Order: sequence, then C-alpha cells, then structure tokens
Amino acid sequence: MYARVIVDIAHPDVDRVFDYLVPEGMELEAGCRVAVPFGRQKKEGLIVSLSETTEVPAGKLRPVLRRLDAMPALRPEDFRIAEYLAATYHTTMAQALRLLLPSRLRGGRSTIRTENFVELAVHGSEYEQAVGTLLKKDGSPRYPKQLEVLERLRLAPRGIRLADLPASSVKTLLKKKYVRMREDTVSKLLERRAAPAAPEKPRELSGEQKATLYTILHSDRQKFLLHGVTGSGKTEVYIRIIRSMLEQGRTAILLVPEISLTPQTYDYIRRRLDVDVALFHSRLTDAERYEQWLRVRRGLSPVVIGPRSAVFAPLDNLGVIILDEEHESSYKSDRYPCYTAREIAELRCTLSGAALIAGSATPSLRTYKEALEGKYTLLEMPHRLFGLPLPPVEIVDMREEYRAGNSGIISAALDEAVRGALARREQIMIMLNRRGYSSVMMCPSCGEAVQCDSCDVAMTYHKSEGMLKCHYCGARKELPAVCPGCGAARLTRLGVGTQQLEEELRHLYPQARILRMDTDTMSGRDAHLRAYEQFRDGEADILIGTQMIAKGFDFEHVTVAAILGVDAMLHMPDFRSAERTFDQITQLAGRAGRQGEGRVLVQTYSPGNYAVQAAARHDYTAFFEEESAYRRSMFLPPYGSYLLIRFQSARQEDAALAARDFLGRMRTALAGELDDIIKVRASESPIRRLKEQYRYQILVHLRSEGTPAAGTVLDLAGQARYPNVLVGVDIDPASMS
DNA sequence: AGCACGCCGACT
DNA sequence: GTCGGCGTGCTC
Repeated sequence: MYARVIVDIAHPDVDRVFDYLVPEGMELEAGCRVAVPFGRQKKEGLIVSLSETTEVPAGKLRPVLRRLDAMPALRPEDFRIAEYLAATYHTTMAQALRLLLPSRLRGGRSTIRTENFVELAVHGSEYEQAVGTLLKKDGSPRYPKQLEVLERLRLAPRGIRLADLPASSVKTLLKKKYVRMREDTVSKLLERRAAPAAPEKPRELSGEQKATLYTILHSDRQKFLLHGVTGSGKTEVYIRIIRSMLEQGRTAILLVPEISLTPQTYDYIRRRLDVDVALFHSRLTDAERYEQWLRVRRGLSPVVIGPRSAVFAPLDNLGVIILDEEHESSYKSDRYPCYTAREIAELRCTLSGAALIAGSATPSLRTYKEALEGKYTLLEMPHRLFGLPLPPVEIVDMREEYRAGNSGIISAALDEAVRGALARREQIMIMLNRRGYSSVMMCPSCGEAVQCDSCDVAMTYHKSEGMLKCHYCGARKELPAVCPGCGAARLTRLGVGTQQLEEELRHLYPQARILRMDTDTMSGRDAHLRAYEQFRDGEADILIGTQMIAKGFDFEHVTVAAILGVDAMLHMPDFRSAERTFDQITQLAGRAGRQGEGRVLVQTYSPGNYAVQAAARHDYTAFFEEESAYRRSMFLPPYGSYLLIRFQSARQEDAALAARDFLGRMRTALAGELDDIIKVRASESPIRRLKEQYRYQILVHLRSEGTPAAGTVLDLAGQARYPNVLVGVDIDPASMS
C-alpha cells in the first residue's frame, strides 16, 4: 500500500504528490496528516489518497514515519477546495491546504488526539433503577463513589475523560453495564458548551420577509442575491433560513465582514437558535481557533459565524452559506492566495448542493450584474420594517463653506444640527472614512483632485520623495503649484483624522461627552463591545469613528448622523471609489432615524457627484446604471479585468530582473492576443519596499474577463521560476500598493 | 523550502 | 594545498 502525500512545503518545485510506503501495521486514511522523510529532512504532509500501485521506482520509496492525528484532519471536499484555490489563484497545494487547517495543526505544535471517554449507558428509568441498586435499603448511599460518577456523567452529555474519573469505580460500573467507553477527540474546551442563551420569541415577519423566505426555501435555484435596504430585516431572514436547514439536519455558515462586531451577531443568533454555534474572528488566539475548528470538524457545531476564512469551516451536510454585506472588500484576502470568500462559497455550494445567499443594501457591481444576468436570483426588499421611511439625506457643499470663509471641519449646517440635538439630549454619530487621511491632493475651491495623465485615477502624494505617483502605472510628477482645474493657488491634502475631529468637537462643544472609535482607541479585546454599550447606555452624546461605527450600530436615540471625508473616499486611487462612497453614505444613512425622525448630513466638495447624489436619494438602481455604464466603457471590472503580477525579493536587482524577463516572455506569448489587451504596465510597486522585500509589478488590463490572454498570462505566471524571487498573482486587486 | 554537491577565488 | 563562496539539482 502506498500513500500519496502533499508535503507541507510551499514551493512550486515540490508542488506535487510524493508517494510513500505505508509500513506494515500502520493504519492510514485519506486526509490524515503524517510525518514523512523528505530528502534529509523530516516534514509534515497530508495524504491525498491511498493507492495499491505506484509509478515510483522501489529504490526511491521511503516509508511514512508516523500518523499524526487520531482523526483525518481533512475531508475529501477539502482537497477539492484546495485544488480550486491552487488552480485559480496560482499557489501551491501546500499553501492552499494551509488555509483549510488551523495553524495549530502545523509545525508539530499539536495533533488531534483521542482519549477514552466514559459515558452513561442507561437513561431515564433505567438510570433511576441503576442508581437504586447502589443505595442501601434506607435510601442512603451504599457505593458513594459510584453514585458520584453516575451523577457527574448525567450532567456531561459528551461523557468524561476516563483519566478524570476514579478508575476502580468506573471498572465496576463498566462491569454492571451502567456506563460504557468511547474514544473521542480530546479537548477541554469542547466540554464547555455555552449555556443556552435566553431564547427570544420568534418575531412576526413582514410581508416582504415572508415572501423572500418563501422564495428561497421553495426555489430550485441555488444562488440568491438579497438586496434589502438598511433596516429591512435581512438578518431575521437569515435566521429563518438557518433554522430551516437545521430542521433538515443540515448545517450553515454565516459570513460577516471583518468589523469586530462578530460577537454581537453571535449573541443575536444564539438568542434565536438553540444550537451550538462556532465563532471565528480575528481576535481569537491560535488555541481558541483550533478549538472552534475541532468543534466543527467533530460535528458538534452545526452553525459557523465568522469572517472570510470561515468559508473554509469543515462542515458536513452544508445547507446554506450566507454572505452578509456581500459587497464588503474584506471578503477578498490581501495575502496570497488572494481568494475571495464569495468564489469559495460558490464552489462549496456547488460541491455540496447548498444554497448561497448574498445579502446587501448596496450589492457589489459584480454580484448585481450577475443577478441581472440570471446567475443569481435577485430578491428585493425595498422597504424598512414597521413602515419606517428612509431618512432624508442633506448634501452640504463644502466648496461654498470654504468660499464663505469657513475652512474648518464642521459646516454651518452640521453645527446647527449638532447644537439642536445636544439641546434635546439626543445622540449624534459622525463618521470619517478610515483614519480620515488620504494622500490625494485636492483643490478646496473647485473640488478637483490631481489625476494621472494616462490612468483616470487620482495620484498619491509620497511625502518622502516629494512627488505624486500613480498607483496604477507608476507615473510620477511634480506637485503643481496651482490647481490645474481652476487655477486657485492652494492644493491641500485631503481629509482629517478622527483625532483632529475629536479636538475640534471638544473645542466647539465643550459640554458634550465625546466617544471616539478607531483603530487607535479600540485596542483591547472587548474595546468595541464596551464602547458600543457605553454609547447605547447614553454615556456619551457624540460618537465619532471610522466605518467600524457604520455597521450594526443601531441606537434609538441617534437623530443626527453625519459623514465627513467623502472626498478622500471619492478620490481614492481605485476604480471602485464611487462604489465605496455610495456604500458608506448608504450605510450611514441607515444609522439615523431608526425610530422615525432623523437628519443625515453628507459634507463634500463634490456635491454633484453621481454616487453622492444617488446615495442621498437612496437610489441604488440609478447608481448601478451610471456606474456600470462607466465601468463597461472603460473596460473596468466586472466587465474588464486586471491581473497584477508581483515580483518580490530581498535583493532589488533580482526582483527587477525577474519582472523584466517576465515582461519579455509575456509580450512574446501575447503576440497573437493583442486584441484582448488594453494596457500592460511594468513598474516598481508604489510601496517599493515592504517587510525587507523589494517589489516590482506588472499590471495587465484586459478588455474582458476570462479571455485567452488572461489564461496565457496566468499560465506563464504559474511556470515562472526566478531564484530568490517570489511571484504572486492577484486578480482584480483591491489595492495596487 | 532546505540541503548536499561541486566548481571557482583567496588564504594559512 | 584547503576553506568557503553560492549556482544547480533533488527530494517519493
């Protein structure tokens, strides 16, 4: 018998299966991790399959050293997923498989162990009888040790480790057949099932919710896009679907963006579903992550909640994957392999016949386009619950403010709204994009940003070099002395930071209690939850923060919501900047007026921008039409496509040489497919050195997705071998830097 | 990704 | 003469 093994080395030269002899008496299964000799080293590997035959000459074969886990770490489906990852995102199988295992199960740090567990063999009246035989005639204990063991086991549904019980009592109880032994995976935390949360009464669904639910549960379609405005009750629909799957004995994954609000979603779900829910999020330690993974692997948690990596959760009988806020950019990994959770979710749903539900108030262009084309079934929920209207949105023209002599952060309109709310003891939320800063240079008088001459994106100011750079083509130019648009004499760096905003607010409203939420202030483990509760309980009047306050933060007493720094968003050097702006304004507008009255203010130097305008009117369709026409005409995703091939090396000349050589090969290979190509740009990466690595990149802009030219480039990248150079491929990258 | 092999320059 | 640089090739 031979074991076909993928060795855990992420290098293209060894990215294949190696055959090993299975020693006499060693029991192995596909999916097992094993220790194997590899050259002069000892390595970990995963058994892809077992075989009666091998092509490898007998002289080369060496035996498996040992089996590492008591239970196969991976399931057959996991290999399908890894193969897809390796093929689609151009990485090695070893690298792909690492995504499917908790890091604890690598590098000899841990193994899935089993131990002997003792569990009750008698239940109900049989149990009572059994207890009776251990009592004296007067009802007092005759064998107190054995009685104690029975009582402890009665309270432990998964049994208790043999090692944790008195051996002699167990021996006797085994003989009496009151208890039995079972082998099971070891884990202290697995015993610790969260106490059932106080169940909440099911809520009455709105007509819209009922119709949506009905369609999903009774359709023979598999993929759905649930387009529901903020406050339309999408979460309740998700819960009903999950419950329905659980009733059929199937399992569910709920994917949420990485917004550290996962615990809140978790609490909400736990109150509505009385099942064990596994929770993945970025703040778990390696050990906790492993526990959650093992829970799922053992089939103890039929529901998984987590960010993009949770799409790999090893659930059997998968019934549904829900992608909440499907448009969020955090669903795309920023590390190699640069996978997107949506694509993996689609694959898993196809493999297991599960449903996929992508939900959003502002669907990504791509998903909405695919819904219109029929790949997804489009479900609309255009109304808020309880007949609440969407709040009116006021656009404040900051150019006018500037010309009228107010060069501060707060416009006159926002000032008036804040003072009013403070006087009425109502709450205010002010959102700034990211940390508010941007390195785009903009004219405060006309609102224009300095654009690249050949790329239709704003250029980025690199202070260290004193130059403007284009993140798409690498072009550089001097900072112009006057605005190229209107000739005004002052260009400024866009945006303010949350800290600066906080200072300004303290100065303007000394009596107000201000709470700031951003990555600087939210460092502790439960910092988010504490801040959330603080504001909810009325311990602050004004909440300022980055987009982390825009989602899931529903507060009754908020009557004023404002968004600043819209321009830094609009002028991001990224073709998705309008999409992101539309999304952010829409999300913020959803925060105010959950109880009826509410004011939403948008401060911007580009009041006429179509994304700003459409968001203010709550008109997704209009935004989609305009944005998709623009993307189509410029061959931008999801119509056209970008391929970014990056060359990284500790030695600058190695990276540069590799990029140059690759460019040459690519030009030759693409000679017959020039029609597919709009542009090829080779340059230093905008951040030319990162973590000691010099970086060069080639950006290929293709007329449409999945063209032969794309295949040519990706194949070439797959074959590329340069000493000391790492070649990475990113399809439609989220950022060029 | 590691590790040995092997073929060249600078040294006791 | 040999010590050690790192280009090349291999790992079931």
